[in-house]
Amino acid sequence: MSPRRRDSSSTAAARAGRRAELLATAAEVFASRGYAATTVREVADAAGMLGGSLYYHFDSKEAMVDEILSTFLTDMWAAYDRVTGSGLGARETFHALIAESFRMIDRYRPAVVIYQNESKHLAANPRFTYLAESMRRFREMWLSVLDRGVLDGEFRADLDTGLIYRFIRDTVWVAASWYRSDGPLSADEIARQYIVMVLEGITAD
Amino acid sequence: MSPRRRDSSSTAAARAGRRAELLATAAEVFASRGYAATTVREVADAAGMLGGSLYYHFDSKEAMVDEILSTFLTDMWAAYDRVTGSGLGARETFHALIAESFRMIDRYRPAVVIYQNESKHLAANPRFTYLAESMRRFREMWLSVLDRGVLDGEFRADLDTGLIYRFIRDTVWVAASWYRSDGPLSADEIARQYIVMVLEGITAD
Amino acid sequence: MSPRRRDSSSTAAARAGRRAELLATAAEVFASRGYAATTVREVADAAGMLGGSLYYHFDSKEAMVDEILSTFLTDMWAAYDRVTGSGLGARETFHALIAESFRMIDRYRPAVVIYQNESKHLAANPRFTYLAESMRRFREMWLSVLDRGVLDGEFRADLDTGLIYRFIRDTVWVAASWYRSDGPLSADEIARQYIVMVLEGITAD
Amino acid sequence: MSPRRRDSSSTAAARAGRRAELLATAAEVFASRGYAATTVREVADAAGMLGGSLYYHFDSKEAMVDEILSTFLTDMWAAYDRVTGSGLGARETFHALIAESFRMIDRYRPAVVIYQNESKHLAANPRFTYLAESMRRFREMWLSVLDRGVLDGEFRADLDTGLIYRFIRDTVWVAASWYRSDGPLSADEIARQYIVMVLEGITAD
DNA sequence: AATGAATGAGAATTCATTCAT
DNA sequence: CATGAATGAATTCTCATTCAT
Repeated sequence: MSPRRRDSSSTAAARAGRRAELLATAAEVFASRGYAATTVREVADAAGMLGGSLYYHFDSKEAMVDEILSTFLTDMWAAYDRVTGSGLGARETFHALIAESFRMIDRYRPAVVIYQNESKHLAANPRFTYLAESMRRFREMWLSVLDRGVLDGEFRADLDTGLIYRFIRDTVWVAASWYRSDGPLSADEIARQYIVMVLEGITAD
Repeated sequence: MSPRRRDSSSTAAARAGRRAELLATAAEVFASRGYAATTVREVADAAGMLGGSLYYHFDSKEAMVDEILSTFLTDMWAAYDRVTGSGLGARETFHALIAESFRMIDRYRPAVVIYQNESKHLAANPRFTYLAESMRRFREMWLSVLDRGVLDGEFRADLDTGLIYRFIRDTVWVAASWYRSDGPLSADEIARQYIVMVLEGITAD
Repeated sequence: MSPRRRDSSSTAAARAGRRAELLATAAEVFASRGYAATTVREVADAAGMLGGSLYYHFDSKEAMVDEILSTFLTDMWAAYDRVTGSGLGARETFHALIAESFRMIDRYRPAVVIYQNESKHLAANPRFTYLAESMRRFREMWLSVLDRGVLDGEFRADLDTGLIYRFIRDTVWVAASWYRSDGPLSADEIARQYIVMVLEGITAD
Repeated sequence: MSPRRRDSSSTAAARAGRRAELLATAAEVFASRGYAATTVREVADAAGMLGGSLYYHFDSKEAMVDEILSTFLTDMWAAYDRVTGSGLGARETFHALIAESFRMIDRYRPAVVIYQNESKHLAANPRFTYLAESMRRFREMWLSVLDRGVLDGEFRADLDTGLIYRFIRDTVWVAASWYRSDGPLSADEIARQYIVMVLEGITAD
């Protein structure tokens, strides 16, 4: 039961563990109530401590979202970079990126929800310039995949790639708002159907 | 108050006009900053008056979003009902509903943004039960269209209609967050390409 | 009884008056309890309002001291500049500067107390760089008077002017901590005796 | 450290030493930041430990200033009593008291700074009644010296002794705020010039 | 002796709302 | 209709203090 057993309670690992635990709790609350509407007290309640106690671990409410989002984005870009760096064709890259995205939703669901709901507002804050930067890279990455696909004749040329990009951008993360890892559909299955839908459409032959 | 004589109808009209004006301003601000994060003072600033003065026109901040959202939803359901009541086939109904939705975005952009970003949180409040009700109807409406389409052989049967429904629900309003009525693509053109994408996919033949 | 009678309550003058009133109250409290140890609530209590209400008038506790100190310093430097610009000899300048200083104590007693007790700590804050600047000017002004006096043979040459300067700097404002305008000694009489003491000493001939 | 047997006397001494060390650090920090504005954490940082650890050594933050001030005052009064009890004339007593004061500044600089800046506020606290008592004795001592000097014809009779007393009270400790034991002027030299200034003034013959 | 993690009271500040004018 | 001034509850954050290890 005791959450610290294996690694001695005084190690840096235990400390990082506690931090991660608290961030997971905070992410959950921010995701469900909205960042601005969530009070520090609510996060603390969820973590089983008093409001002020959180400040032993974090400098501010802002510092919490910051760490939640940057941890997620760092991991996400590592995954995306692995894909785009592996020399696949446009269609395969498309497949792989979507699959990675759903894997991210699986692993970082609350962070993804926060990312989706709050980035626009947070990005105004100098502390979160990396959000704008991440959006820029995301756009570049997808446009490059789409353009290459059109050039190679794999994707239709009669649609505005800018529009397709926006469509993908806006839809790739939305599953985070309803996905449950213990639901009837696995992340991989959702990804598969999503890919079919976007690539082939929902019309019967 | 005191010097309103004769033309009481045009006075009431002017009053309603002012109200609508203020709501439009408020919607704009709520949409761009987020409802919870927007202060009454910010709305008042944007309307060129002092914070307290808004309370001559509205009972509360909540009353403002309420009116913004219910006005939008009333109009939206009138349009949807017109479509679903006109005896079209599944594919045509799909077409018409999507087209209506993009017309709504064109007419009520800020309200749509607020609806999308805040309804989940607002719905907890008894005052906004109509939001949950609207979501329920929306689900029913789309599932009925999709199921009928699968039955009629117009839509693929190998995809989970629940998943398709969610996909549509989550994507139909997102254009509101970037759509500009003076942008390069008209609402109708965006709707057309969106329909193509969802029905036929982005793969070249 | 009503504090606003003569000037209509809606004028800018009345507004500035209220502001000045509140600052006078705040200065009194800061001076007697110490800035850091004073709570905003204490200031508000003394002003007969609730803590939050002060924020209608001022941005922050810091903004209050800021205005208190800068108002005082602006006036003080106007007076000092008048003296140093009037071409008096060293001894007369000395007289006049001391007299002005005691007049300042008479007019701005709480501000002077705050200035004396808190400037060193406040000066670290970028908002209060003008405090350091004021100290620098004060030093320059006095050293120039003292050096000139020594050169002219009016002041003794066997004392370190740097030390005399510090001595004056540290003593000129201290009367603020015990001075009462309704006490037995007037500001002018205190100034006179202070000047005698510093110029001639306390030894009998 | 852990197996401390036998030499319990040197252990107690070591303990007292550590205590004194910590108090010296605390005094330094209180003096430079102001008591109220200093956090326990800042003191602990300066001492190279964590905030909570200080509570092994001291009961409270208050207990720290208390010990700092009372240690200083005890020593100061021992020195003053030695002077006043040695049957000197008024002028010599004056000399000796001033010289002792500067020796105190040399030895207890941070404590003197705290004494000067904080006693008025601390004195309100029952724990620090000895501060008010010390001020009373100080006043009595100086007034007695000054009155005797006027009576003996050594000090001028045309100045208010109450004013002279205040002047001395307010000036005698101020050097503490800028004095550095490694500066160009020794404590004795500063005392000498101070005495000349106060006794003979700064006017050239 | 010292650490790490908390507590809990209270600080500054924010903000929806009220209301006399 | 709108202003200006206030209220009061809630919010973020701070900090002296405690205590098990």
